[in-house]
Amino acid sequence: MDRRQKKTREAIFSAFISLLSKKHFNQITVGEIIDTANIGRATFYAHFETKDFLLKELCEELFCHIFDSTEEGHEHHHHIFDCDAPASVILHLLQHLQKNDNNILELLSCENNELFVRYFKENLKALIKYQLHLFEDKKPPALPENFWVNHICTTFVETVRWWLDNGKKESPETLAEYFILAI
Amino acid sequence: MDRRQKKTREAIFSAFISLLSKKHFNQITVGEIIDTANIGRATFYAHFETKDFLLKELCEELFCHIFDSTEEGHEHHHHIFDCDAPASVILHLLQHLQKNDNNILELLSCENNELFVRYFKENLKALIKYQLHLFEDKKPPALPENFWVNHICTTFVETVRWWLDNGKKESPETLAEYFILAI
DNA sequence: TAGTTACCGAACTACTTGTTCAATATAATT
DNA sequence: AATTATATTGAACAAGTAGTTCGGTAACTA
Repeated sequence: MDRRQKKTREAIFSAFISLLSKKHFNQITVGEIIDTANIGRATFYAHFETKDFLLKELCEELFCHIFDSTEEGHEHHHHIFDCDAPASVILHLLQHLQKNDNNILELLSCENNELFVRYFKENLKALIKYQLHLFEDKKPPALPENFWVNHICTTFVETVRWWLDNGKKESPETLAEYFILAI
Repeated sequence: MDRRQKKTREAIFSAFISLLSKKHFNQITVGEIIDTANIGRATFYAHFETKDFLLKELCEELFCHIFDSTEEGHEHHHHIFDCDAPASVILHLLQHLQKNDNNILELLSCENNELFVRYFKENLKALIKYQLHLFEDKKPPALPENFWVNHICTTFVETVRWWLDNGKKESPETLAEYFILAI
């Protein structure tokens, strides 16, 4: 990709993330993004059809990054954790979130768009399905599998939200424990 | 309240609900609400400051209705249920939701505003806190209470969402059972 | 160096929001 | 029934935003 394109694209993402951490998605105008990113109006529209597409592509990039590195990290770090414990994957994910690359945490907070949470859940669901055997011993037999997968994902996301809303006081280890106790 | 005001207010709510069931909150314009409700532009703004306030008041009205009647219903119908079982209150709530007054279910679906879900959760949280003793035997002692309350609320809301997304096939009784098994 | 591609920014159309106001219709009061 | 108060109406308005167009400039590529 052309260096100019990459530069512009990153400037837009960066401006957008910065604005998202300050105000709600709906209240952000294209004009603000343009000013913050220091680019021309036509340039923005050359990159993204609308503000919604910008959000969509941002989500894809961020989640691709965090979930890819979770997969990968799991391969590399599995000597630290017990691979048969559900806490392993979860803890890894929480540690990633704590690093808070690209302010992903702010984006997940309830002040921001539910679209973001939806993307997160979709990615998480794929991961959980893949690792479902780790949670098997916790599953009440009467529950349908897709209910169960949905419940695990949802509980994870809401655990993170609770953590954020309460000032991120707990360590990833404590949080992972809460999560495991809850499901 | 003046008969004309009431009529207008209800026409607006009705139009708004109808539109919400078709498209996302953000994509609904005041103009559409006006046209659907068959009222004058100035009239709309005489009733609601903005579209956001309209949503807020709609939420308040709907949830006030459903949660009040849950409290009340619980008093009247407690001869049917075992009052010490968590399923009692939950089942009652689910039965109310199934009646789907005012299309409350569509409004809770993920296509629609997260603000709506937030309102729902707030009301639910108050109810759960009040009935917390019903869930005491399920609570892992290590979990903080506010985490626990949040988890119960969230699980309820997401159970309903799962039900909606999967075509509302299960009876309220089955769903209540899933809920109890999950938490 | 020549040719391609991206960026710029001003100007423009179209749409939405929220306000104002004078005319009209409906409800409440006596 | 007549009077007074209040709600509704719809058109017109200003302000803001979205998304497009286009001629000119800067940066990359072969």
